[in-house]
Amino acid sequence: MPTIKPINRHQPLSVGEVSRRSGVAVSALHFYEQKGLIHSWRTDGNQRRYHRDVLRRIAVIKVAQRLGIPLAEIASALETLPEGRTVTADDWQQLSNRWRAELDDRIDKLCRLRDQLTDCIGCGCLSVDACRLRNPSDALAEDGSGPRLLDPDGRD
Amino acid sequence: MPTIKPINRHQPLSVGEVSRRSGVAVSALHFYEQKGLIHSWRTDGNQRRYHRDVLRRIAVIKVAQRLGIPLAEIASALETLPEGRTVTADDWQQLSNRWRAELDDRIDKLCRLRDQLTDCIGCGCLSVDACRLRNPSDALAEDGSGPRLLDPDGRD
DNA sequence: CTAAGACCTCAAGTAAACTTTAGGTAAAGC
DNA sequence: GCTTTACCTAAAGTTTACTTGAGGTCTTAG
Repeated sequence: MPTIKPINRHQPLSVGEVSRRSGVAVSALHFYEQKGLIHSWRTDGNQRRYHRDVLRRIAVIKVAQRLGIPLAEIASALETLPEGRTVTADDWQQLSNRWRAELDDRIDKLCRLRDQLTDCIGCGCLSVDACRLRNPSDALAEDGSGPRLLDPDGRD
Repeated sequence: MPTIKPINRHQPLSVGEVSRRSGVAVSALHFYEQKGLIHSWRTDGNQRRYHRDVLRRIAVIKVAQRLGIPLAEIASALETLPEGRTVTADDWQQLSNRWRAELDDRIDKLCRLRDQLTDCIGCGCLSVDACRLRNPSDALAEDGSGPRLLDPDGRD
C-alpha cells in the first residue's frame, strides 16, 4: 500500500480533484450539477463527492460542446441513459453518431453558404430579388438569435 | 406608376418602412443604430429618417450575420468605409472576400473535428491519453499505446 | 489548537443580440 | 377634434454558459 495519499481507483473524488483531473472549473462543476449533467452525493460535512465515472461523463460533455451541442441538449441526451450510469462504449457510439449527423448537417449548410457567397462576390449584386445570398431557400437561420422573416415586398 | 403613396427613390424612409422592407424589427434597428451599424437623422418631431442606402447596408449586415460574424466585427468592418457612405460593389467585394476566408476557416475546423469524431466513434475509447478528440492540442505525444476499447471499469 | 486552504450557498455579473415594457409624443385618418 | 397608429427613450428582461463575490463552514497540516 502506498504511504502517501493512496489514489484508490474506487475512492470517491472531491470537487477539487474532479476539477483538476478534468480541467473544468469548480464553479462549472457546480453549474453542471445544477443543470443535471453530472451527479454527486454529500459527505457528513456537506461536501460533494463524485464517483470516478463522472470523469468520463465530463469527457463526453466536453466533446459534445466542441461539436457545438448546447448544454441543454447534452443534458437530455445523457438523461436517456439509465440514471447516473457510467457512459459505456455503446452509449458513446449512439450519442456520437447522432451528433456527427448534426455536425455533418452544419458543415453542409456552411458549405452551401460559402458557395452562395462565392457566387455573390462574383456578381456583387446583393439584389433583393436575384441574390441567392439574400434569399436563403433553407429558412433556418444558423444562429437562433431571433425571429427573422424576409419581407417579400421591397426592391432595392 | 402607383397613384397612392408614390414611393420616391429619393425620399427618406421612416423606421417602420425600413423595418418592413428589410425584415428587421424596429427594436433591432434602434439597436443597430446604437451600435453604430446604421445611421439616421431626425425630423422636427424627433423621428428617425433613413437614407435608402440603409437597406443595402442592412443587407450586408444580415449576410455577415449568416456567416457568423459578430455584430461588433461587422460594425468595425463597416466603419472602415467613408462615413455613412453607400456600400459599393467594391466595398462588398472586399468585405465578402475577407469574410469568406473566415468562413473557409470555420469549415476547415469543423471538418477536422468531424474526422476526429469519426475516428473516435470507431474506437470508442475517449481515452485521456490517446483520444485525439479529447486532446485537441497539436502537441499530442503519440506513445505506442494506441486506441483501446472502453474499459467498463471506468478508467479515466 | 489554530491557521490555511478547500468547500459550501446564493446572488449578481458577463457577453451577445435583441425584445419587452412603461410611459409619453407625433402624425395620420375620419 | 379625436382616435388610432407610429414613434420616442430608458431600463429591464431573455438566453447560454459560466464566473465572481460575499459570507460562512469543513478539513487538514503543523
